[in-house]
Order: sequence, then structure tokens, then C-alpha cells
Amino acid sequence: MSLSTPDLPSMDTVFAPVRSQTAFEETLERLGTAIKLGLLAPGARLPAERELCTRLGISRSTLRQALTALAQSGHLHAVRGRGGGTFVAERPPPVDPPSRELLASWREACDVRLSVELGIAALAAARARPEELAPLDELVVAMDDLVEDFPAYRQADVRFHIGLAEATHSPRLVAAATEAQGAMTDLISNIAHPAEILEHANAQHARLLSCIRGRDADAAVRIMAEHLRGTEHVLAGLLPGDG
Amino acid sequence: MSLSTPDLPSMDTVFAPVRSQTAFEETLERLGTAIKLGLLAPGARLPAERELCTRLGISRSTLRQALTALAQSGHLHAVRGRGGGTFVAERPPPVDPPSRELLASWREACDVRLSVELGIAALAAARARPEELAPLDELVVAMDDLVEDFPAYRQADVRFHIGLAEATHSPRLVAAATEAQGAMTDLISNIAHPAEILEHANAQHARLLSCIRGRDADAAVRIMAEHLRGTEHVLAGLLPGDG
Amino acid sequence: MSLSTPDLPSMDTVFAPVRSQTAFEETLERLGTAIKLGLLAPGARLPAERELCTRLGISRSTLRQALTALAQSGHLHAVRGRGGGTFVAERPPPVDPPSRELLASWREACDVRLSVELGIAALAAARARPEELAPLDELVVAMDDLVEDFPAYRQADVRFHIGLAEATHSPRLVAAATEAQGAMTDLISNIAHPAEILEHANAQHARLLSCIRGRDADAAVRIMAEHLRGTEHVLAGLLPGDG
Amino acid sequence: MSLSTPDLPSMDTVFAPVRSQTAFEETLERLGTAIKLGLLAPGARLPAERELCTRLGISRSTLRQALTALAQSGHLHAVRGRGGGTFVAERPPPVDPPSRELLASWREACDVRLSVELGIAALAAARARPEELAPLDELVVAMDDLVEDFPAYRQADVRFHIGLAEATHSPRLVAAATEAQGAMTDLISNIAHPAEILEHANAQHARLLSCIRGRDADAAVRIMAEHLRGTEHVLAGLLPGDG
DNA sequence: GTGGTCTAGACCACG
DNA sequence: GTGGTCTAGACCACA
Repeated sequence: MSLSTPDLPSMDTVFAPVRSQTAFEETLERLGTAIKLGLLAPGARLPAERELCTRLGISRSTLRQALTALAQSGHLHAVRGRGGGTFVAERPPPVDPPSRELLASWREACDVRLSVELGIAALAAARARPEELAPLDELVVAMDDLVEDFPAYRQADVRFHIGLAEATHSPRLVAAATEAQGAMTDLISNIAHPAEILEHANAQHARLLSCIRGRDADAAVRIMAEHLRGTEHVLAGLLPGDG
Repeated sequence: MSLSTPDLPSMDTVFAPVRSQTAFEETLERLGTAIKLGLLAPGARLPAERELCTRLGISRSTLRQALTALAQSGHLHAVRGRGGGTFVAERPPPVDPPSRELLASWREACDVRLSVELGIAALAAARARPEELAPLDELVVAMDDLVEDFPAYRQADVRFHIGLAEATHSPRLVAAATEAQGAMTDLISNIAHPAEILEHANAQHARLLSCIRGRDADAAVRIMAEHLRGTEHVLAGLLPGDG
Repeated sequence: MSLSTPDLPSMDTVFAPVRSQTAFEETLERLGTAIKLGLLAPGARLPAERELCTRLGISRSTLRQALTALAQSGHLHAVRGRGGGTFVAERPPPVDPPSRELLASWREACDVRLSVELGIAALAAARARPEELAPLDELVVAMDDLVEDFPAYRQADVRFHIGLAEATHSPRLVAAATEAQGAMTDLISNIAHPAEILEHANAQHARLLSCIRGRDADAAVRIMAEHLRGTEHVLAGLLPGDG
Repeated sequence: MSLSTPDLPSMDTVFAPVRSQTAFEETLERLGTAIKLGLLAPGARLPAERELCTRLGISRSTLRQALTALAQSGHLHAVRGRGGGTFVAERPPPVDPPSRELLASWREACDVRLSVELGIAALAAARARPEELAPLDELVVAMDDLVEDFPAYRQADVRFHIGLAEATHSPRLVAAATEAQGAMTDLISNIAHPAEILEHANAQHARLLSCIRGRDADAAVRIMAEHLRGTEHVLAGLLPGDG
């Protein structure tokens, strides 16, 4: 082999299209994902615009563009006057169907999620503190009662995975996990999930926590991989092949 | 625990600053990283501007902004006329020292890399084709002879890891791996690496390939985690604590 | 002597290198000179980009190249939003030392200035209107109080000479005077100027105005020549010989 | 008066249109002017293309563009083979009539010339060496015999003024004088010049040389100003007012 | 309405 | 056919 091969295949990656998201678009997606994932629960009140635009590092006008868009789509509603503010809608609009591109590349999305979650499993096993795991136990218990109500189950599931990410103490992994869960929600929320499947999945959650408590990173990673493979099999049966 | 807790810690992630990288910035970083990693070897000729801007999906002006910046910093030089083009400098400028932010968050960088590489190990074990692994064998052999020459070793190492990423057939993971390797290069290129360390690391490379050939994802992930932990220990001893 | 001598010495001029300054370069130099000369005072606001590029007869991108360069060098700073604009820095960066070429050819620069200023003296004597000379009187008075503060004196001096150029009603001479003063500023701004020298020079300013008022072109030219010779003597003592 | 008047009239100069000439255009004008002024005499052979493009600092293709244009307009003709080369046409095409812009701004052109020539007079008086003035004496003698043949007179006149410029030893002034003479030629070559006018003008040439020999700069400048005023009066009577 | 970014396409200078 | 420069116009983010 030659160390100076002039045209490595990875050039395709180096020269792949560059795309820049505008501040408006990213804000819209951030808030929208948080709402769809239930991180911002129905009825919750968003921070005041003046505070929010500071935290997001954008101007108020740009923030308002995003808030307006989310209000128009029914995710938010604004209340003026005393006690007013911007609130997450109590009755959220249905999750929109997966975009054409997402459908075309669902396997990519799963691969990215796999990568993120394996890292989370490994690092959580190394770093999680007991008080960070306790709420996850509660979520597992709660999910056991929700296997017949997929939307509710799914919301708890999201919190479980993001809670695990937080146990790594790595903000970037939390952000990546959030994004990955958002993509999955877009893919799976309109798919029927039999109770048995969910029970099985939740059993994996429990075993995962157990391994993490035992600081057994290898086992945690193994269970996580298995857990995710479950979702992939469901999708593989229902969605078109890789794009 | 309440399912509607209004202020989860993950809100910090949702409301984290939005920073949209411009097309120019991303192009600059892409090409710059590829050069520093040796993916674009010294003396190599880039595609013509008119082709490159098409592949990158940007206008020629934007591309030229990036090329101009890289030429000024000494990474590229342009030649006009017949047989001309834009070439990677034969004598590249020294890798710039890690930025203050990178130093402050080196552990974050390692966490991200861990995540990416574990996913790669797992997926490569599932999907790699023999003809994709053969070049990696050769790289391992070559690296054995380069343990005394860190820059050369490192370049082969980069190609090994990116080659592995390519074996997953997931462009996003290739891109993520490239970016992660770039961040590591910024961190470690100015650090002394004893031959014994490199020999040990390369032995892990060999075992990794063996597991992947055997489709043993669990073992591959385990070895990869161990492999990366090696680098982290070196850095943990030399760099300031987490930022 | 033959009228068809094939190789006159002036051929060196005819065949001297053609160097076309780009629109960007000329814009940079124009604005930079105006700032360094104080024609654009610290804190002053430039016309809006969209207007400026029209006046300069160039595209906005080209203008912005120049503005960006001047902002990076600290001469300008941009403010966005309502009431925004591009402003001359309040605390300007120090005048950069004369370039190697300028130093090597300072005598050339003085010759050009001599030529420009003699023409200005002659034409101002022929054409200046009283209301154009009045401000120059005031400048002379002001300069008398500034002989201990060279930077301030020099700024008034620049305005005096350019004001005189304007009294010729010849835009090309105004431009030439501005350019010549810019070259002189680069040469002399870092040189000590005793108060006596400045007093003497300012006395010449006064006599110059008097001659011009009297429409005595010959005397005006004579005084101007003497005035400029003063600077040259100072430079001749401090700078290396002709390049 | 205020030292910080925000909007000086000189801003019009700072913000005046920027124009960049291409290398081709400047080459064309340089060679064209040299030919029209007789600096490159009819029948003279230009340096070889390979040498010329080096001296002009341009590529051969750009040079050829200019040469081709001048050949098409009849100013040059190329001869191939042994003893070949590019030659100035023996029977030059008539000087083209002044362009609309030149006509509109003839007074500006005169002002610039005045400026250049006054500086030349002053500096020549200070620096001219006898051997540089001798050829100018011969030109004056020759011109006395050419007052009936304006084209021939004019060619000698041009050489006189450019020769004087060379006596200043300032390349920039030689270039400026050449350019100014070129502009004047475009203006005046189609105007009738009575012998008496030329005799008077040539007498001024002689007195000018005398003053310069005597190192009397003031007188030289005075005579030069007077000399140029002669041309201006002629033009003022024949051309439209200032543009 | 301000500065900041990007685009599509033209023409120039080069070898 | 290469890199180098410039243009006209669009849209974005800001206050």
C-alpha cells in the first residue's frame, strides 16, 4: 500500500457539500425538537424573550421569527399582559411525518444514534453518580405502566436516554443525544408499537442501569447496542431501503 | 419524579447559544483539517475551483475566500496558467498550538471521539468488507516501522481510523471521524510519544482488525475503548483539568 | 542631434513595468489615506455601504473587501442595526512606518509633491476666491498655537495644503495633493519637529496666502518652493540617500 | 473655523469614482502614446516580444493583444522571419481626434500639465547637467527651422519637454510629462499654429534653457508658466468651456 | 435601514 | 483551461 495515494475515497467526505443553517432555522429546530420530545412539556412557560435571546445568543427579532413560526404551527401560543408569556400548547399538533430526506437516510440516522448512545453508555458507566441514576429508575418503573400508550411511553423513553446522556457530564453528548432522539421521533412516532416490544425494550433499560451502577462499561455498551438494534429491526421492516 | 418538571437540566442544552457557522468558515475548516491530517498530501493538487465549488455546493467567491485564507497561512499555493492549479504546500506550516477553548475542553473532545469511534467499531464489525480491511492491515504493518517517527506514524494512524470509518459505509460517521481526528491532532501533535506507547497502540490496531474480521462487535468496541483510553491518559497527565 | 535616435533614455519610461492597481487596492489606499490624514476624523461615520459603492463606482463586494481590511487593521469599526454604520476608529492605530520602497525613494516622493504644490500655488493665485481663503487664514492662526503638538499641527497643515488645492478648482490636483500629503505623512510622522521649524513653516503659510490674495503667482510659487525645501532638508539629514 | 468639520468638501475627492485600467489597456496607451509622440520614431524596431513582456511585467499574450491592436490601427506592422520584428509604421495613421471626455476636461489636462512642467522647470534648474542640456539647445535650433511645419515642430517640442523632464532625474516626472504631452497632442495636433506663435514659443524655450543653465529656478518656473499659458489661450479660444 | 453573507456569471491575465 | 477580479442582486441578522 502507498502512503501517498493521491485520491483516497475519503476525499468524497472532504469535498462533500457544505451547508450552513441560518440562526433562525437552528432556533426553530431547537425549540421545535424540544417541544416534540416533551422536554418542554405542554403548558410549560418559556423564559421571557429578553432572556431567551440572550441565552441563545441571537437578536430578539430573530428569536421572534422562530417563536412566530412555532405559534403558527400550533406548538406555542403567546399570552399578553400580566402573567403572560409564551407557552407550549396544551394540545400539541401531531408530529409531522418524516421528511423525504430523513426517510431516504433513516439508516444513517440510526448509525449516528448508535454512535452517540454507545459513547453515552460507556461514559455513563464510568461517571454516573447515584443521584443522577435514581430518576432513571423511576422512569423505568413508569414506562412499565405505559406500554399500552405509546406516546406517553415514548416521552418517558426520551427522558431516559437524555437523562443518561446528562450522566456523562458532557454537554456535547447531551446535545447529540437530543438531536438523535428528535430524528428518531420523526421516524417512529407514527408507527404502531406492540406492548411486548416495549416491555422488552424497557427490560433492557433496567439492565442497562444495573450495568452502569456496577461500572461495567462493556456490558452497558453491549446492552445499548442490542437495545438500539431492536428499533432498527422494526424500521427495517417498514421503511424503504437505505437512500 | 415528575413527568412535567418544568426545568430539567437539559434545558441548558436546548437554550445553549445558537452559532451558525458560515459556509466560508466550514469550508476553511474542512480543507484545513484535511491538509493538517495529511488527507490532502503535500504537493497534491486540489480540483479546479470551478469544479470544487460545485462539489462543495457553494459559490466560487465563497470558496475563494477559504482558499485565499489557506494560501495566506501557507497551507496552499496557487499556480496560474497551463498546468496550473491550487496545490497543497510542500513544506506545510507547523500545526498551530491548540486554541484556548480546545485546551479548556479537551475532555469534551475526547468524549466525542470516543462516541464516534465506538460506533465505528461496532458498525465496521457488522459491515466491513474484506477488501476494505486489507489496506488497513498494510497500515498496521507500516506503522510498526514508524514508531520512532511520530509525525509519520500519526499520519498513518489517521488514515487507519478514517479507513475504518469508511468501512461502516456511513458518510456521516466518516465526516465525524475526520473532524474528531482533526481535533485530536491539534491536541497531541506537539506532545512526545515514546515508541513503546505507539507499539502498544498499534498492537491494539491489529487486534481491532482481527475482531472486526471475526464480526465480533463487542470485542471490537472493547478494544477501541481501551485504545482511546490510552491517549486520554497521556493527555490527562499533560493538560490542565476539565474546563 | 538626430530626430530619429532609436534609443532615447525615455524608452525606460515607455517600457517601465505596467502595474495595474485593482479597484480593491485603490479603494483601500484612498480610504486609508483619508483616515491617516485626518480628512475622515476619528469617530466620523462613513456613508452607508450601499451609497459609498455607488459613489466609488464599484460593487459592494469590492468596497467591503477594503472596509474589511481597514476594520482588521483597526482604522474602522462597523456597527450594525439602527443608527449603525461604519465609523472611523476613535483611537486610530499608529501610522505604520514608511515602507522599504518609500524610504528608498523618498526623494522621488518629494519631487512629485513639489510638482503638485507648485502648480497649486500658481493656479490658486490665479483663481482662488476670497471665501475659499478665509478658512485657510484660520488654519494658519490655529497652527500658531499648535507648534508644540506636532500631530495636531500636522493635521491642520494637511488641511491647509488640501484647502489650497481646492482653491484651484481642479479635482485632479486635489486628488494629487491628497496623495502626496499621504506619502509625506508616512515619511515624516515619526520624526521630531522643533517648534521653531514649525513656526517658520507657518510663517511661510501666511506669506503664501498673502501672495495668493494679491494674485502674485510668481511669488506664491517661490514661497511654496522654499516651504517645501524646508521639509526636504529635514528628511535629507535623517534618511538614507536616494534609492 | 472648526478642526473637526464633519463634511469637508475634499470628501468629494476621497469618494470620487475608482477606476482600474487593465494591463492590456495601459500597455496599449503606453505604446500608442510613445508612437504618437514620436518617441518611437517611424521605422523604429520594438524590442523582441520576449524581452518586452519582461520589461513591462506582463505576459506575452497580453502584450500580443496590445501589439495586435496597434497593428490593426496601423501604428505598427510585424515582419516575420530573419531580420523580422515589430516596427513602427513609416506612415503613421492620423492622430485620432480628442475624445469627448478629453474635450470636456481640457482645462483639467492643462492644469495637470502646468503642475508637472513647473516642477520640472524648478528641478531641472537645480539638477540639470550641461551634457543633458546640449541636446535641448540643438532641438531649439532645429525648431526654429520648423515653424512652418507644425507636425515636425511638435515632435521636436515633445522631445524638448521630455528631455527637460529627464534632466530632473526623476522617473516619475518623466512619466508624468510623457503622459501630459500625450494628452496635449490629442488636443492640439489638429489645430492650426501660425509660425509667429511657434517662433514666440521657441524663444521661450531658449530663455528657459538659459535660466536653467544659470540655476535660476524662479525665472525658469516663471518662463515655463508663461510658455504654457500660450497654449491655453489658443485652446481657450477654440474649445468649449470647462466640463 | 444598517452591516454581513452568499450567489451566479462575467471578464481578465496567465502559461 | 487555470487562477484572479469584479459585478449586480438577493437574503440574513441586527437594533
